Amino acid sequence: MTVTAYSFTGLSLRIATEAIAQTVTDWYDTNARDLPWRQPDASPWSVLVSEVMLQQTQVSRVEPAWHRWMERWPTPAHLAADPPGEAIRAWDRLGYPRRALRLHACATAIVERHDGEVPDDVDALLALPGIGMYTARAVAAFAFRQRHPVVDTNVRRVVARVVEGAADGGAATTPADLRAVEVLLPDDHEAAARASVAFMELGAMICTARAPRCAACPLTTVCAWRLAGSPPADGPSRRTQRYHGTDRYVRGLMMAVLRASDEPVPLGRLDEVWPDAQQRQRALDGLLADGLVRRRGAMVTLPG
DNA sequence: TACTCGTGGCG
DNA sequence: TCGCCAAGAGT
Repeated sequence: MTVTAYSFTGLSLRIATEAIAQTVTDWYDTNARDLPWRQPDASPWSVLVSEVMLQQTQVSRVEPAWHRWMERWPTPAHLAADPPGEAIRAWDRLGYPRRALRLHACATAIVERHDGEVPDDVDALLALPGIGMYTARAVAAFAFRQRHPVVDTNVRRVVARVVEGAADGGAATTPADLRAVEVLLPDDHEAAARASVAFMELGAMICTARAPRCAACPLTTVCAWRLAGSPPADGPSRRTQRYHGTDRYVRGLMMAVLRASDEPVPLGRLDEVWPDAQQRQRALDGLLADGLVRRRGAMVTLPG
């Protein structure tokens, strides 16, 4: 049975899509990873922190950092009471340290606007620093058990393959992606929240980008991409991202120096990280503009 | 829209 | 080995 085979009426399409969500949820119930932010007693704040850390960073690297973070800053008020530089330092090597700065600003905004409680509606979440279309819905669904399409790269890929028969999700088109996922969600809010995390888990563990484990997939007999013979992606391959030697790389070197020091660092220390003076200047200017670094005369520090 | 923004795991 | 990719957000 395929979705398309049932799509000659709206009613039967509805039945087929609900079967997909139920199948994936059943799979999730026995195959999901035991991640701490998925525990029933995980606080909304701890869920929010996990979602920000997981933006472009793998679970294996996030988990230890998340434990340390939650022990030190169990509520938004705890984080807001410390300087943003401490958040950047604790972020360690998770990457994209602007996320740490925004998470600190997010905690401050939660204290100021929401009396220290993580808001439970998508619009209020969207208004917080560092919380975008994905994270707002993820927090609403996973922390507050609401029914929202939660569309990350995993879900986009699963839907592209199972429903559309494509190898990948192609370019992100947020409104269309939200609609495509919305029709797959059960009406019940708790069931929808479970289906949302189940779709993500399937994309992360089975329906992966490079070597999908279709033999272990609960949707293998239904998947449009599989039934079409798993054709390769047709669009242009995405531009390859290099890293070593880029401005981003030099920024990373400078941030590592600052994280390692409890005291202001002489500018000369940053000159030692990379030979190209022009590139160093660009990197430092960028860090200053982002607010990740403060300059006081010939010294630089993390923001106090 | 397309680009920038870290760091590391993995096939 | 090395290029792809990773629970995106902001501009």
